[in-house]
Amino acid sequence: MPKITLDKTDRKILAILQQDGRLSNQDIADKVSLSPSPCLRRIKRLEEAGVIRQYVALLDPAQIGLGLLAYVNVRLEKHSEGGLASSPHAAFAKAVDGWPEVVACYAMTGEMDYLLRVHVEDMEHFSRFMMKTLLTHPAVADVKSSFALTRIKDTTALPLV
Amino acid sequence: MPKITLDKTDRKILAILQQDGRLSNQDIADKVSLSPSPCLRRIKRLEEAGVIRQYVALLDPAQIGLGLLAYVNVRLEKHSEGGLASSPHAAFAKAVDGWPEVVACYAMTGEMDYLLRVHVEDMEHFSRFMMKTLLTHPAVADVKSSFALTRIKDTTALPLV
DNA sequence: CCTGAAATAGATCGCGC
DNA sequence: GCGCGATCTATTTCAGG
Repeated sequence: MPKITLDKTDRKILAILQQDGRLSNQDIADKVSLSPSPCLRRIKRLEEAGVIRQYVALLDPAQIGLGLLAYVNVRLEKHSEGGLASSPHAAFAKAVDGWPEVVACYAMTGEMDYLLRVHVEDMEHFSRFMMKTLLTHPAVADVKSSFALTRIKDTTALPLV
Repeated sequence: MPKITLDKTDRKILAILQQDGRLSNQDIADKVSLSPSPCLRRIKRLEEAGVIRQYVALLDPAQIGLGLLAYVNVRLEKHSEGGLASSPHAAFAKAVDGWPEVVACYAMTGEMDYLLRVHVEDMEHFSRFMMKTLLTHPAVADVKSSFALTRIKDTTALPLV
């Protein structure tokens, strides 16, 4: 992934696309005071350099029946019984990938190893996910869950430095 | 926001748009075995009902110089000195909205009141954000920070129930 | 709720500046 | 790098089944 330098116009384009990924090239060109061709060239360059990773539609969790958002801290077993090759961390990462209710998972500093963001319908589904999936995984030693009460802010738009 | 029922085709369309929000209506129509007109009607309906909240471009944090991701737990002062009207929670929520490095903030169950997701350039910037912004806020009583070591998974695509 | 055709708008690329 | 203009492809609307 080649590194790239961004000028003011690039950053303006990125800010716009972070708010509305479906704007036409012409509209973007207008907003940054450029004609369509150079604007499109810049966008393509940003896509090819990987600055723009993906275009997506964001859904409303409530509207598709996902009424409960949980953050789950996970600590794994310390000892790697099968040596490094079959480390519990690699196995856990692979398992997480296959759990659709887990939308994000980061290895973290601190006393817990991982932080998971989990979307489910309700507490009953969460309970089932814990019992049948997370706590059943052999690498998991300990978990601590918190539940979202109110969304103050949640955006995919990164600050442009 | 009206509630809505989704059939199998709607869910298929949503799954597709969660992966690629820029697919042309024709391509989507092909994938769900529909002709362009009814496909477009369904998409419009999903947009108007608020199931699709927004289309956005996702950027690579590393490529725009954001090398550090932190999760910060925040606890606020208990006593509301100005009564309910000027509750520290309302003031804190408003402040959070104005901090661009905080991309997400939820009020949570448990001993900490809020969980913040914070993108910054490096530890120096994080330190500055803590000293000059977060810890300076009068409502903040206590904070605990953890830092992301590895991204195992991070997607905006919600599971379709 | 679908198909298909017609009108409108946008993306894309070569070339001159 | 930018902008113009020609071409091609997609979106959008509206007839009718």
